[in-house]
Amino acid sequence: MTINEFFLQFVDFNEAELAHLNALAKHEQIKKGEYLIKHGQVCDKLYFVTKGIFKLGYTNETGEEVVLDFIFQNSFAVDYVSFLLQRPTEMDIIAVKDCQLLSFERKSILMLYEENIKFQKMGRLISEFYFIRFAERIKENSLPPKERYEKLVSTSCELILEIPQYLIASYLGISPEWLSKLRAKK
Amino acid sequence: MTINEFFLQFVDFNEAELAHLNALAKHEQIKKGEYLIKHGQVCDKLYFVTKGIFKLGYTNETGEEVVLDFIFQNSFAVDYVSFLLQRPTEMDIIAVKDCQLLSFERKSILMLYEENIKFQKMGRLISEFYFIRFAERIKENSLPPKERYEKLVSTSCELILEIPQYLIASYLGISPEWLSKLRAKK
DNA sequence: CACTTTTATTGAACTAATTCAAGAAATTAC
DNA sequence: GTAATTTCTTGAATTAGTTCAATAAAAGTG
Repeated sequence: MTINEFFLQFVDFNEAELAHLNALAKHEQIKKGEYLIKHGQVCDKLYFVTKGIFKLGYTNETGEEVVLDFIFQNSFAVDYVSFLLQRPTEMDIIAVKDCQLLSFERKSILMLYEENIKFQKMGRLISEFYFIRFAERIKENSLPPKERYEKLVSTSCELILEIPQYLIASYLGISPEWLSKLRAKK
Repeated sequence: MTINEFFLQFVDFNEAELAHLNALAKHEQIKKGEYLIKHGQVCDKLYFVTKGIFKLGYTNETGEEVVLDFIFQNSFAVDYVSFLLQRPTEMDIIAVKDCQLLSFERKSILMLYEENIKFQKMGRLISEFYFIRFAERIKENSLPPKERYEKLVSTSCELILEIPQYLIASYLGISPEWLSKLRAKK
């Protein structure tokens, strides 16, 4: 999927509008293990992941990493709360594999919103997209770990298979050893 | 808190605008145990709870009730995903105590948005408010049950004390017996 | 390719949490 | 105010999940 195809899912942009969007995008690369976002910083860019996987999470008081989400290619990498409210994020976003990105400055996006109501609509639809995703996540969290695991594997992009099991265990809120045993029982 | 005070937290409305909002509100009452929203229906009203508590959740395949959220007075009762996208909700919203509400028709709200940019702004801010709440919820879900319980009690309105423990246990994803034992250890 | 490092599995001992059953406490109904 | 119902607690037996340690497997490096 190209980024244009991605945008066209939301709004019926014409070629000039797509060109305008593309002109704002800056290509970036980032290697496995590097930080895209570090807690404490304010998100002033919206990233579109064209290749790779990120993990979003935090480090708790006892020093262990808690993974809250995986971000696959063809979706946005951002702490949207921090981006919207321009307050420091509590999250880290770290590359799980080598990644390629398009970055959009927040200011450019805000200007787009003023310029053309179709961009405004895109912004709203992206917000709603995230909103729905969060609502689903809250529901999924109520399921037992085994079911959550099966749902995760069946509904995610195939790249899920390239994520180390111990990160998936963290996402599920169980120990890597237990995930290994759950997978064996089958 | 009155509903006007509530709205003024978000946008600096003048008296005429507040009067306009108030004119759209319809008073409703609902008794303990009754449904405000039933799964399968499309949310076409936004409710503001002026008194009481609701639970939001669903019934799983094994027939047990899963509570995903409590809705206290001075906040909105709605499945916002269903309301936004006009698709059937999977959730039930049920009164935990006798409740009083103000209801706003979705169509009236959409008309307000067109009429005056301040209402539009209110809509955006309410969405963002929910968004932030969901993001916090996802983070809280990653904490162990005991901490989640303590956080729930310390950050909720005092009405939390009037909710039966077995519903709180469901919200926390643990059995009522175990919650009872956790509370005893202290 | 051999070496190092990272990731995954397995088992044993332990802790967290559930289920079931019984009784106590609190609410509701008449 | 007493009976009926709902909610809460406690304990014993069981299951789910953790921790730690050891080993195996896989992936990255020169």
